[in-house]
Amino acid sequence: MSGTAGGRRRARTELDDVVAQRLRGAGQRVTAARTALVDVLARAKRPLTIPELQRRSPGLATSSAYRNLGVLEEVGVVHRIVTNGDHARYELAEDLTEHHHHLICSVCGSVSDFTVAPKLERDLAVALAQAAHARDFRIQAHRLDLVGVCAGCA
Amino acid sequence: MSGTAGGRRRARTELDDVVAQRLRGAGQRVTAARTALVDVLARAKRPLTIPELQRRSPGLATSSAYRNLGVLEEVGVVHRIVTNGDHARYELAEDLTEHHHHLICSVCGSVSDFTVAPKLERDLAVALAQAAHARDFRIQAHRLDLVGVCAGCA
DNA sequence: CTCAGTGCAAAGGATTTGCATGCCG
DNA sequence: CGGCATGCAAATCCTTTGCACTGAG
Repeated sequence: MSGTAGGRRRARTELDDVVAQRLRGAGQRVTAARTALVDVLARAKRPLTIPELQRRSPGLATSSAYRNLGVLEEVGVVHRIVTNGDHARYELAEDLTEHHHHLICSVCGSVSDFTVAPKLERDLAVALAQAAHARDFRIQAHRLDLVGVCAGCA
Repeated sequence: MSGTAGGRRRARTELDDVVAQRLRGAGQRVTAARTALVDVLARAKRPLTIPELQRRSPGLATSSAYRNLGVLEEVGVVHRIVTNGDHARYELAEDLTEHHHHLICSVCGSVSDFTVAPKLERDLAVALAQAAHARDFRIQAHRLDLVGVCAGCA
């Protein structure tokens, strides 16, 4: 899964470039609203809800936010996370950032990112691949989240 | 098909006993509907949605289903899982069954259970504890899910 | 120029809540 | 018996959709 140079996040312009490429590749247009959403997500170091995204994207209608995030998800640029029955949260797709996991606060619902050692991640991948294979399940992704109480809510 | 992984589940009567204990301990009543819900969940080897639960619980009103599952969750008897924006799914709390993980089909939305080797599970717990500690995060539980396409949808 | 994207408002659908009645304790 | 659980129906809340208009290509 390399393909991108190890570890770091892409520069903003390069990111917009890749996003534009994926949008056009799927027959979708590159609009200001979409680029803005991607940039806001790239700037945030945590998944954001639609209200949060709107607060950081001046004059973006709710329906457009949902529609654009839907398109961006379809072309593999963003990923949608549903923790509770509340607002869903959005983050950039993993191949645009780096493989990471989530710390989910059960009190305030906030989500922050963290990573684990590469070796453990590899062992995990192997074990998961075996479990999946034994059940004729084709893996698309794995998700490892931690549920608990964040520092702010303790 | 979805083999119940490994070990065994508590006897039905013992389960009802523990559940009754937790309900009373929280000042909640033990009713037929609640016991029925728990028994249905214990019988199923995968998380069920409210409609599925109702189909297996004669004459249970939707609102009562939601309310009771809410209570059962508060008391630590059941656990709620939200995969999409669709119906949430419910399963017995982990300490009433055994630690396991989920195979989530991105096509039909079904969920089935699986487990990984104890050693890997331990290594994982250690790594997660470290990551959490570094961020002043108090762990309540961890969740390891696999997203992909199930045998039926391939 | 043309068709997709956008905003506004109304529709959808899962979950929640108010109220009158029945049952647990 | 008293209070909580239950059913039914109405209310909520997040998300989706219809429609007329603006802008990307």
